[in-house]
Amino acid sequence: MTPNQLSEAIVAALRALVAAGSLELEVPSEVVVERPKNREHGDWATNVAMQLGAKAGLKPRDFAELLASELQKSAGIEKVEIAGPGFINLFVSDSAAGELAREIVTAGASFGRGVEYQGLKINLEFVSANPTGPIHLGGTRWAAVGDSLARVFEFVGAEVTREYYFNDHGAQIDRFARSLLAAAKNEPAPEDGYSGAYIQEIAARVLAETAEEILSLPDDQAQEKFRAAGVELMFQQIRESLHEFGVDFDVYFHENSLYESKAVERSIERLREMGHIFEEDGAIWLRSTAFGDDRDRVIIKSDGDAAYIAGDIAYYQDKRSRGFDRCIYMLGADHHGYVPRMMALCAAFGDKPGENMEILIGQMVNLVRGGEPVRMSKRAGTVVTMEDLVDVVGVDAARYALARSSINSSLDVDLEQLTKKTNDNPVFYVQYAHARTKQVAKNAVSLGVDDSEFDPALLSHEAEAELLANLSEFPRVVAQAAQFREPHRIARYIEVVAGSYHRWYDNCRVTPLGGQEVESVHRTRLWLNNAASIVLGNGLALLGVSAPERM
RNA sequence: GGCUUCGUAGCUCAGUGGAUAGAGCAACGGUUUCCUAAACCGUGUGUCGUAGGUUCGAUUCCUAUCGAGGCCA
Repeated sequence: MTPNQLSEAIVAALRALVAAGSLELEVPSEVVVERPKNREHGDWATNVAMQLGAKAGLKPRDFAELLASELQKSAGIEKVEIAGPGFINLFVSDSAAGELAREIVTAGASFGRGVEYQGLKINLEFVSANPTGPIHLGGTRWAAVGDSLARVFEFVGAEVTREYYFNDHGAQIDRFARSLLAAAKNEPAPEDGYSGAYIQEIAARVLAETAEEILSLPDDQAQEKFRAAGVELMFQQIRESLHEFGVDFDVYFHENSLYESKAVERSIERLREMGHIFEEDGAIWLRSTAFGDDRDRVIIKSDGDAAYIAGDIAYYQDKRSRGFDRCIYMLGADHHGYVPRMMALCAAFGDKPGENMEILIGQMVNLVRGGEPVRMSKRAGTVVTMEDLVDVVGVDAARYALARSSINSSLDVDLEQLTKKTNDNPVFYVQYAHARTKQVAKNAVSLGVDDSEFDPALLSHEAEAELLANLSEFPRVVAQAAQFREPHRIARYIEVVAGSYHRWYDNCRVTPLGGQEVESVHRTRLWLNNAASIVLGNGLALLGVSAPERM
């Protein structure tokens, strides 16, 4: 019995009451079924009587009485109680609750899958860090969260393209190229340029891997060589880091290609036809105020250079032309101010902001040392890259730590703490629970406990009821994680499952004690053990974290 | 000044229009002849930043305000 099934049973009971004429009501398609905090309040509880009582012209408790007597007839519901202002507390029979273990094992890796986003084509753009340096902690957070979100979307039926936008056009790239040139010539970095060991390395590699004597060229030509080769090397390094982090993008999109293909001109032309472009002071503008922006935006400056938004316009149009229903952008809080103009350009194309284009803003990652915030600065050598983090804590712990908090909160990362007390990390708690399920199953086989028998009524221990109830929530948690774009819900959920599994393990043996015979209860428990294994494994997979067989 | 995120236990953070608000860490104590002790059990702390409002019911929604971070001017 899952909460969804109970919700269906309640809806069916309401329909029956309406059909019988004892209730006048528009029956909703689903109702809230929750696990009460206090177990005396039943295995599950619903607040429908308080939600719908007034609509049906009844006092909540009277409504509850009526519904309760109808629910008594449902199979699997053992007892119905009415409490407080009109809560309906449901008690489920052990066999109906235990049946879930078989459902989960049968579904296997598919357990928890949904169809909510069936047929939806989603373009999920995340990280998109400039190729002027390695990926920092902030970008690493988006890599972990974004990839997990993509997995969640896929799990509920969506077709997801993971996309990375390389800003390889514009002033920042010019500064990067000048910095490489300066490094190659052993000159100090330009005032507004980039420094750091990676600049030296890349400059050295460009020199080593290029046949020509770049440094004997005039500066502007040499700088162009460094730009082309340096950006390419930076691309490679970023892709490699991401790959080692377990994140592989389907599309690495180069901003520069939008200019080379004249896509920028074409999209401006398109907007001009739609009447949203004007010229003033020698510049080309988008009339974004017509779509809720607080001022109009320059697309092409009076000197002929494109403003940053020019690429965004062409890029969005490109994504839509590739057939994506939803283009989701994950941006850092420092880009918050761009949201209105992005939404305006979406609307200018005649699309629906918030639907065809959706922007998720995530808060920053702070570096903390010994409880004190450390400002990340290249000069002070306190920049932490994705590679640094992985070196210190490993991919699993890094991804888990970054993906288990809401992106609405800024996140403090304390490297010393992560180094020193690796066991504090909840990822080990969850992984350990998973490894335990595997070892228990292995031992069961060698001791003659098999899955030839399944009698759900035997799963009657308190710890089994708790574990089953938690397992039953997985599909709903996945659906919510997708709906709210919050993959951290998966992490918090599997921590709860791991806890209830550990408690169950302590109380209920799958293999009999030495000398005792294998009984039905042992075989049945093997099903529950394997069900827990599946839910933990599926949850970890959605986070992109490995589910070890042993630890 | 405008926009925005956050404010919950000593620390790091979950959560929710419902019944007695949670977890991990940290502190103290306990559990192992037998499936993984990276586990389990027990002990305690909260004006859910503050003030109003909506509601049968608000920590959750709305408004104002204070504080912290971010972007913009």
